[in-house]
Amino acid sequence: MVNPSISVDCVVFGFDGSELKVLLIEFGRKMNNADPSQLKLERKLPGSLIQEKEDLSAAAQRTLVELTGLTNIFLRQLYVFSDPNRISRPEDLEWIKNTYEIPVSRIVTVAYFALVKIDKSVLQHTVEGVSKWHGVQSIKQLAFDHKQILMKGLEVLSQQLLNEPIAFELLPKRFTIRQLQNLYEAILGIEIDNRNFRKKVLNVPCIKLLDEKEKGVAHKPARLYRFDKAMYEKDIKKKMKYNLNFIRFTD
Amino acid sequence: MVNPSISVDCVVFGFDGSELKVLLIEFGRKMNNADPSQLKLERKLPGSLIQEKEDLSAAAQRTLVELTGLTNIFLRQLYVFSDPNRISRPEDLEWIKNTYEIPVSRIVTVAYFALVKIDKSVLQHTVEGVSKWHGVQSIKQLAFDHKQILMKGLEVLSQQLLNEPIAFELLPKRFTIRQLQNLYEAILGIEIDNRNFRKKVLNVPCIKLLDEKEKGVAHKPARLYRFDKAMYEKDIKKKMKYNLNFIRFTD
DNA sequence: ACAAAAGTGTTCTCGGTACACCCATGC
DNA sequence: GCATGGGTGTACCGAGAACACTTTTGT
Repeated sequence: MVNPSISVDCVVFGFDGSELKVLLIEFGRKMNNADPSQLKLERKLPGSLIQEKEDLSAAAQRTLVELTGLTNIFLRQLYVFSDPNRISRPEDLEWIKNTYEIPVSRIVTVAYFALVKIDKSVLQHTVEGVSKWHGVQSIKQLAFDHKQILMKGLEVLSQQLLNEPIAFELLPKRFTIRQLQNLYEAILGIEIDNRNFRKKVLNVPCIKLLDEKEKGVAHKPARLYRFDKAMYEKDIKKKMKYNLNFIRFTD
Repeated sequence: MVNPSISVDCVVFGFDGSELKVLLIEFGRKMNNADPSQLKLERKLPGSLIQEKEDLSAAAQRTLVELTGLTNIFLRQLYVFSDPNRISRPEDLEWIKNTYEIPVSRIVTVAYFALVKIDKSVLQHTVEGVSKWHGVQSIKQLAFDHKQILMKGLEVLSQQLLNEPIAFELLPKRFTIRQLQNLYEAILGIEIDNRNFRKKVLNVPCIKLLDEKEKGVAHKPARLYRFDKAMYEKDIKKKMKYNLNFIRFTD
């Protein structure tokens, strides 16, 4: 029995202030071997086979460093896709064979999702490279089963956004309340009352008001805030406070 | 490069009315080759290498049918454990070699957790077999990195118990409010006010009062309820109701 | 009749919701 | 001075939390 190969694929999320973005790799696929110049352009999630003596998260990080130039990226396991036929279309098998140059019987992929602050350095990297940011709404299809992986990524992202302070991984270090609100609205697809949102956010101790304000905008400049992660992590341990709120499946 | 083998390991949870239980496999390990009669008794999570053309969840289900006799078990992915050295102690390598009788370079394991109603049929199966139920509190150590997997299982179980109606997977079809409360208290390690709990539970439309009552108890017999899963799943779609409750990392 | 667990109601408090106007800046 | 988004306060309502006694059965 031949063991399956294991790959990691990464759903890399970014937020540009108004829309949730995903980083995709573009690649050309030969339409037929007779005329190799005919390429069909396709998109896929960034990914890689894992190497010997390499952890899955190490493999994911390796993939992401190449793509974004960033180390210390927020990265979490998403799900494992293991359908024996998940890569079975002839053109997919062909591509795998050509790309990895080793015999591959079957690929089990562990999907990760990453949260990235889209700043100048990342933009430069991604503009220069083969990867490009795409608005999630505009993504119609992806190679292999990557659309399915993306959907899972969106599901888990929404879920975790509701329960953990991961929004800040997508925002600049210094951000405005409005940016934070836009992020929740865009990802969750909801509308939030701005006054209530402010009230709520300003009561969170680990969201700290800074001295600085926005600059160069044609309206009243917004105050900047930062998320005090260290404080959050210190506090969270004490506050294992449950309330009956927990039967959340109620409504 | 040799591909890693892929296994599934299952954290099988059950609830006996007062304590959270886990199903463990007991096995003897040779202390040394010179005297094979000396066995060291150890415990591990049930698991198996995946087979060709087999999905991970299929592999997990296959493992569980053998153990519990049940099909249609509640089963979810937990986490992937992929540290290249997760199985590196000489005795672990030895055991793997002897058990699987194929060369194994490295094992990446996908952990699943399962929720089981411990009823007569399951008890009979597990009593007869090599697996045994253990109270989670009493589990001191497990073979390989299985203790770590178990801890992850507990973490995810608690988490999901707070957000989804999975408690009912651990209870008999017909249950009392008190049983449900005990379950939450035992797994989450909290105390809940019985009156408030009842108020809350009775307001959940998909928890239905039955005509029957408990029998043969030396006190006022409790009413029995059932969880209407179909109703829950129908309703949940409409009710994608968000409130500002969502910034849950607040407190 | 007594032991043992089931079942029941009220008050308080806190946090979510709805809602409309003035403020600071760039042009 | 005007357009643009930033920032502020109040009243209502629903749900969680705290808390103690009566009811029904088996023995």
